[in-house]
Amino acid sequence: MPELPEVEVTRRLIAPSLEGSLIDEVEIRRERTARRNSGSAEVVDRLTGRTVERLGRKGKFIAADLDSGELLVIHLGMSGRLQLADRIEEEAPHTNAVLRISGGGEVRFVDPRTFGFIGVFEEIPSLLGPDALDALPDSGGFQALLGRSRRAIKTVLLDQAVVAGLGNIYADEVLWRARVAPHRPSADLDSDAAERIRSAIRPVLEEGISQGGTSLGDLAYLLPDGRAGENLGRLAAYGREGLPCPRCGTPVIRSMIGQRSAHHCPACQL
DNA sequence: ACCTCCCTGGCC
DNA sequence: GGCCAGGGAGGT
Repeated sequence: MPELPEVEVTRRLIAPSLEGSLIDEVEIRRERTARRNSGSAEVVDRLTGRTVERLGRKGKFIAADLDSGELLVIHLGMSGRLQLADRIEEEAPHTNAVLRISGGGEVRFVDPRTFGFIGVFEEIPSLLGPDALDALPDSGGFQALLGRSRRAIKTVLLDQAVVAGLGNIYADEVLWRARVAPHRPSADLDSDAAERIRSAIRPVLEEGISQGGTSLGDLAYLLPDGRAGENLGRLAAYGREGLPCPRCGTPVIRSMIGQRSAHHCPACQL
């Protein structure tokens, strides 16, 4: 499921086609895809004829500056992906929106579970903390963030208003690398544990990016050119229930934290 | 700060 | 045929 690494890989791969390009036609095939605006007509209206200036990202949101001064915002939800294609190529099922670019190419928004959206806004329509990759606070600032909450540390890492970009896979991986158990209350962590978490975030995300993101088996996240990301084999904890911890060999266990699955090593994550 | 909901394909 | 996956918003 698209988290920061998958969104960043997607952004990098579609940027050459979109930056500086004119969006000359927009089709929203599924009304739900435009739900964050008043509807598809508004999105089509505010997007058609606009030029994309810079294609950025904050957390899991792709945000493109338009020549109108507005922002094109794309969120992949849990099953969304962007696909670069020629107009003659056959469309994948669940192609919920298409942005046609002057010159003949198009960006397709494929999203089977429809948790993603495309919209045009003044600002990103969500409260986001600092980006986990680009703007992680220093040690003191990070400790202060964690000290403010008594929720489980995993829940805090998933809270986009605290740090933007981590989802269920990479939160588990960060905590595994930091040797911290996911259910521990955030505010109970000592400064050493907080710093291990902080310093695990960047390498875990960068590893994911360098592998092209994590494609799972089912409704796979795929790169814009159709390839699968190869980070799955690098995961130490997520999805590895019953398999040996790569660090100590103890079987990884799966539990539920805040209605979400969590995977960790009961022996070396404390 | 917690719980429920949205939605669909894949799997048991 | 029913359950599960899960990002984020809304309600309590």
